[in-house]
Amino acid sequence: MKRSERKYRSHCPINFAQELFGDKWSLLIIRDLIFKGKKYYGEFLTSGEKISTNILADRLEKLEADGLITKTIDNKNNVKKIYALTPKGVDLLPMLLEMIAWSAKYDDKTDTPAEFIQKMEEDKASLIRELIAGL
Amino acid sequence: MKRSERKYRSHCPINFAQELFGDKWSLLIIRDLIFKGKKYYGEFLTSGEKISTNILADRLEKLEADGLITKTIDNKNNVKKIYALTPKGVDLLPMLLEMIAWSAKYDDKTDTPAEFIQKMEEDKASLIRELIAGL
DNA sequence: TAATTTCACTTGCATTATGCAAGTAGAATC
DNA sequence: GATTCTACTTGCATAATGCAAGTGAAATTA
Repeated sequence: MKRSERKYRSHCPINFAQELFGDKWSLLIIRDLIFKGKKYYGEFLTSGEKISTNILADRLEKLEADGLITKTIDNKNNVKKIYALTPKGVDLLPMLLEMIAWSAKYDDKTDTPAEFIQKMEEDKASLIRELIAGL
Repeated sequence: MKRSERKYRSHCPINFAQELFGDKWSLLIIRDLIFKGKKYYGEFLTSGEKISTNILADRLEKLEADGLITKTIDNKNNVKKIYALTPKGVDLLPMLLEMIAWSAKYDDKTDTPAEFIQKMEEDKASLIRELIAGL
């Protein structure tokens, strides 16, 4: 589906976001790209939540069609493809940080280290800059 | 399902959030509660995205089970139920604002008024305070 | 007081999405 | 020439969603 043809249920901003990544997998792929430095198809398959291969292929295609990620050929190995975030994808970082803060607060078994939350509270802007620099 | 019995695919904070409201409808209900002052079952049915009755009933139950909303009887009319956000639900506001800002930036047909984004950029904290005061 | 309306769901059934296991195609390596 | 690696695709079972209609209890109207 071409972007220009995409139809939305509404242009409410919450709905717009949910239509692009409001499923159980898309944001986990974004997470792997931003926070875990993953970039290959095979790497996304190894994440703890165990996405299945057909769903991964489908989501990568949708994320690319919606302009959140790009797919290019790896120079070092013509058989491998590199997935990377576009600026539109990177711009999800502030939202993701708030999501992380919320989950860390309400999930008593959260994986989020306390230092990360502390850093966010102390200076969110520089944390975002650091994370972007790491991409 | 009791909260204590709930099993998560992982305790990654992004995944935790997605398991609680990572579907096409849950956040729209939260939106209606926070931004549109809705509180009755019938009101949620009138939203532009046209949620169906069985899905609405299911999501209200799940959101209540996960501690994001409460369900009480309306004093003025014993036949009506009032749905309201818990503090845990209200705490989603910062994340929702970032989501709104992102969608407003990338959806050229966004419903979000420019003044809202401007207000957010100028003083996010007081915007959040105002919105909470309005609940 | 009997019938109608209001409200909050529930049910049945068709369609769509997801999950799992296995298979494939092309390039690189052995 | 055969095996391996990588990125998928396919088939099929199960689960989630969408749509229309129905239900039951309380309140309102006739």
